[in-house]
Amino acid sequence: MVRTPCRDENGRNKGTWTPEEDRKLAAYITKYGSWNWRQLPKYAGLARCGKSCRLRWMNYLRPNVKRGNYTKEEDEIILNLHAQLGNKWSAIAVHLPGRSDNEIKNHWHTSLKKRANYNLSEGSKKCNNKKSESNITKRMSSVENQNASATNNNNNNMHEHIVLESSEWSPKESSSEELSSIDYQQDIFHEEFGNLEEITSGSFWTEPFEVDGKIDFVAPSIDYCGLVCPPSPFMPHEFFDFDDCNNYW
DNA sequence: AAGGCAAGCAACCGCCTCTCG
DNA sequence: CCGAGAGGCGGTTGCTTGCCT
Repeated sequence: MVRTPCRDENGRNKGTWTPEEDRKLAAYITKYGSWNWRQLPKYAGLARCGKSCRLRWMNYLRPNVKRGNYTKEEDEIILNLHAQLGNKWSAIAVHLPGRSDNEIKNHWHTSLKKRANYNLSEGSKKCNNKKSESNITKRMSSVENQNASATNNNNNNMHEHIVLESSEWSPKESSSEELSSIDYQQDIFHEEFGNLEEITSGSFWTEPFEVDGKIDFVAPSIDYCGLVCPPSPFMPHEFFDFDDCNNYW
């Protein structure tokens, strides 16, 4: 199911992400956001290319990401949107909070494509049911509203706003499914990261970065939380409320 | 029990678009 | 306007797993 870890010609890791890599990436983005995907792995202490980091974050580590267990409703939305938009996975993903374009694409290829083909052939026998179509549209707009309110909530939290590009970070009170995804996210942080003390203490963030097999001594400064502050004009130290650091976790 | 095969899915690749100097 | 760099997207690959023979 997963690619085995290996290295490319530049010595960068490829294949499966290890729990350690996940931990580093999530900790870094949670703190600083994705200010520059290509530079990020260097400062996060990851021997990965930026694109790989982005993909991993967007599809797996991002908060509130839902995995598996597609509801009938979601399937219908995907089928309907695909009929309208074609293979515009990112556009379809906009209508399904918590689902990534990659996951939707996979789900389409593995199960919905067959259903779509079946429906197509069935459709030639029966006329389209406009009633059911309007039901789907209604459901879609309700999902979109949820999404929009989530986005509004995002604006109320600086950290959340930084971390997410277009997404559904803020916890929504909600269905058991959404709760389970939040649980999943918390699991990631608790199982992989432990508590803040564990992350920020010890040598984890103070060890010199090893990039492409070389130690990078121009590593950026360590912030009050023990994370590595990116040398970005967009991310000045004073941008963050470090006093709030522990509260955030 | 063992080998073959298909399904599922994480991740890679390469192209396109956007932004900025 | 143009070129370079970065982000985003869709197609594809390849590994694992589970089922079937």
